[in-house]
Amino acid sequence: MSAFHADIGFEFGIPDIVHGRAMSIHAGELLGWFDVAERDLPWRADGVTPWQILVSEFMLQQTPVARVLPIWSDWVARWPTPSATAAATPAEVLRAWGKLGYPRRAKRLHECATVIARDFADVVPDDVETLEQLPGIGSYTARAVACFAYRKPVPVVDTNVRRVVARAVHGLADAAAPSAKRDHADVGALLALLPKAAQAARFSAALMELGATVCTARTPRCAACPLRACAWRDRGFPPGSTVRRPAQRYAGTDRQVRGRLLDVLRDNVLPVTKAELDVAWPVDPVQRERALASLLDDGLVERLADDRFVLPGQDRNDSTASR
DNA sequence: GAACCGTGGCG
DNA sequence: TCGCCAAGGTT
Repeated sequence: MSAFHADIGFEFGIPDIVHGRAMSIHAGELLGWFDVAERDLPWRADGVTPWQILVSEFMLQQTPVARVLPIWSDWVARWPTPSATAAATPAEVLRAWGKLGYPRRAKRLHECATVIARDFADVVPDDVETLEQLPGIGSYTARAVACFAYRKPVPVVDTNVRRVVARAVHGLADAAAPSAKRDHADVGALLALLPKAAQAARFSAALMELGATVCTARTPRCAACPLRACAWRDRGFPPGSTVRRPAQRYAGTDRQVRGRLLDVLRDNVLPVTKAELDVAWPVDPVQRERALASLLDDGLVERLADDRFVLPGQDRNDSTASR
């Protein structure tokens, strides 16, 4: 722990009913570690706006930091504000998103920009309640924006926080499956014990960072952990349940087919024919049609009057022929 | 609560 | 190799 934080006496604790003790996470230890171990991520730099932080949170949903870095930098340079984003077409947004995954996130980000530009004078709201009403923003993202963009002392519960609390506080290898009910309880417990000072927001960031870089899911680096107290270690690192949920396959799923179809549309500036889409998934026409129908339904693809296909809002004129 | 929604890297 | 996992949200 650094000298700067040595006098911080507050602790973050959650009553452990099962084991009849109240383990806690020492804020001073955690913050002292964060002072030296914090990653130098571009969306944490001075001068980054709340909107740009919001963009990073959209991109980081279910997506590793390393893959977000280059996309985010190009994105915020091109569209630095909500109104600039809203002025782009969905097609442009989907191309910039590229293969970051879950293209619905890109579409929701565009919708979110539109609402903020139109209804909030181009200013990202700073309170959780309002943020949660925006497209693509749920409990986590709302709290992350309030905390990281506006330094509000609100708990942020993500997969990292769930895992750190499960281990250090409850002595379990893994967190229970995410649930709105449990998360609400966690938020309540966190809020009651969150540091009240300006350090509160930083504490939330540090807790997430610990889960992301030290208390990781697969091979935790316990030797590098700053926490002196850990219920999981005290119990001898008991393994998690061997009964895992069914593996989330990808190969052969509708999601893969959707990905292939969107790939074709992203790569073609001109409208594509049905035949050009068909070759992207030739083996199973039934699945291909189902995937295409769902993309149309999601507003991620548009069918033109001549039965060719484009990304939504894409210029449908053949630029090679003024004819 | 469960299912669904992309993609790629790592152990 | 291949299952697991990554700063979730919506239906």
